[in-house]
Amino acid sequence: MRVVIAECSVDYLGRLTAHLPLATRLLMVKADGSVLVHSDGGSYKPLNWMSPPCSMAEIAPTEDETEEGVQSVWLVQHAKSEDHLRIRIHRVHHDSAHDLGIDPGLVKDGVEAQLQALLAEHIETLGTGYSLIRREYMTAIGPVDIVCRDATGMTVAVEIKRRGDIDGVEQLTRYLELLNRDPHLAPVTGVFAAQLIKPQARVLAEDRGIRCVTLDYEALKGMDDTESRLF
Amino acid sequence: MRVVIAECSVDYLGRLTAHLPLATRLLMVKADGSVLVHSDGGSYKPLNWMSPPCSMAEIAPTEDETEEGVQSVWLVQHAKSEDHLRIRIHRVHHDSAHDLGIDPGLVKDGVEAQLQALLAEHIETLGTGYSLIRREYMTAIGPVDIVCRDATGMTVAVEIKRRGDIDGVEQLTRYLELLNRDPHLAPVTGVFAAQLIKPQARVLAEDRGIRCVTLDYEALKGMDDTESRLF
DNA sequence: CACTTGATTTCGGAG
DNA sequence: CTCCGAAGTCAAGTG
Repeated sequence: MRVVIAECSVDYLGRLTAHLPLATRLLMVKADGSVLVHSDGGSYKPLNWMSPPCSMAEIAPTEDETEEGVQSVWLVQHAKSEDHLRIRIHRVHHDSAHDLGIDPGLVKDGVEAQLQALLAEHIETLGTGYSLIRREYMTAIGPVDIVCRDATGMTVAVEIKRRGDIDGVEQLTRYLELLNRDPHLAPVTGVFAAQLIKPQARVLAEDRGIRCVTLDYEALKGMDDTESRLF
Repeated sequence: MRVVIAECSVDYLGRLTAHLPLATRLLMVKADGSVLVHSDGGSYKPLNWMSPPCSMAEIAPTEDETEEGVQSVWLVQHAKSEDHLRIRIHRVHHDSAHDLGIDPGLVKDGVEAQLQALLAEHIETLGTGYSLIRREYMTAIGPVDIVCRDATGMTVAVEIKRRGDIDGVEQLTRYLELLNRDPHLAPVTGVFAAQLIKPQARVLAEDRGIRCVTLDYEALKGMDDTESRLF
């Protein structure tokens, strides 16, 4: 990886046209040729960039550019389209290269898939006497996260989200409508389970007779740990 | 902005739990306290990060951490939540700070402007025999994007949008009403051209006798490139 | 202010 | 391979 701090102006020509006036910025050139232009603020998103696959060439400035004080020009060309980035460098404050090697990558925890696995393992969290029928219960319109049975033997469809929003309720509603057409399953009730349920989603769900359950990821994981420690 | 290249491991605790094993990475500390952890690949998205508002503190490693070879620990705490990032630094390869100043920010050239230029250059996209009269045809209620003539000599007013919505149809309708009052131009027909036309807008437009044309930006640009290569 | 929508979205998984 | 949905999405516009 090459890291450059330089006074530069940037032009992007591709899906849109964008321009960055002359200012001091950080330029990051990654091993795959991709380039990131960062300012000293904002979010994690660069002001401008070129995604791989692409290649970077350092070319001589034109006469006009030289007159404007351009020292060097970086031309970053996308490999599979006409998209390109033209970085005009006026002054370099820092320039260094470093060998970082391949990154082992991020290990994520607590995403929807894990919530589903944990809830499936501890389905009694939804109430005493609940038993799991199936995870990822396939239907014509997609898989229902969890299908289980309550203490009375009634079928329950569970939709799991990290953040419970309106569209999650709509999704569960569609599943319920479909499942209730199946005489073997009907009547099927719904549970909307999420780490955080938005008030609007809760109102909509309860209005449709769907029970809302807030999932405590840490607690579920704790139950998991306790259980595994017993064996 | 501070730029550090270091062997480090990273743990994020917040909306989710994430871990980065020990490896050499670039750490960027921005003026607002936000921190970005980049590897030498991937896209513009960092492996891990903390968004502002947040604060960074360099603390002493615990005894256990020292034994594992941790030289220093960065604790990045989000100001408005419990989210935090813990960066354990094992070895520093590079560490430098730079004053970048406030960035003037990105100037985006609207896609609409480019679509207009491309369509004006390739007005025959609307049909055989079409010829351009004028771009940005001024009227009392604003400029009409494109005014042209079809094969039969009839005047055609074109409204161009990136996303064709109801209000774009309304706008074109107002122009058409005005232009049709001019005996030199009348009768004037309308074309609503957009990269994506919303169904509601299409229904409204066609109900008013306005033709809808979906613009293929890539194709138009391709025509442009082919043509310029011929000269 | 919250809500909605687009993004040079990116990223991952399933078919 | 493409298609589809989630994201610590972010960011801008709108009511």
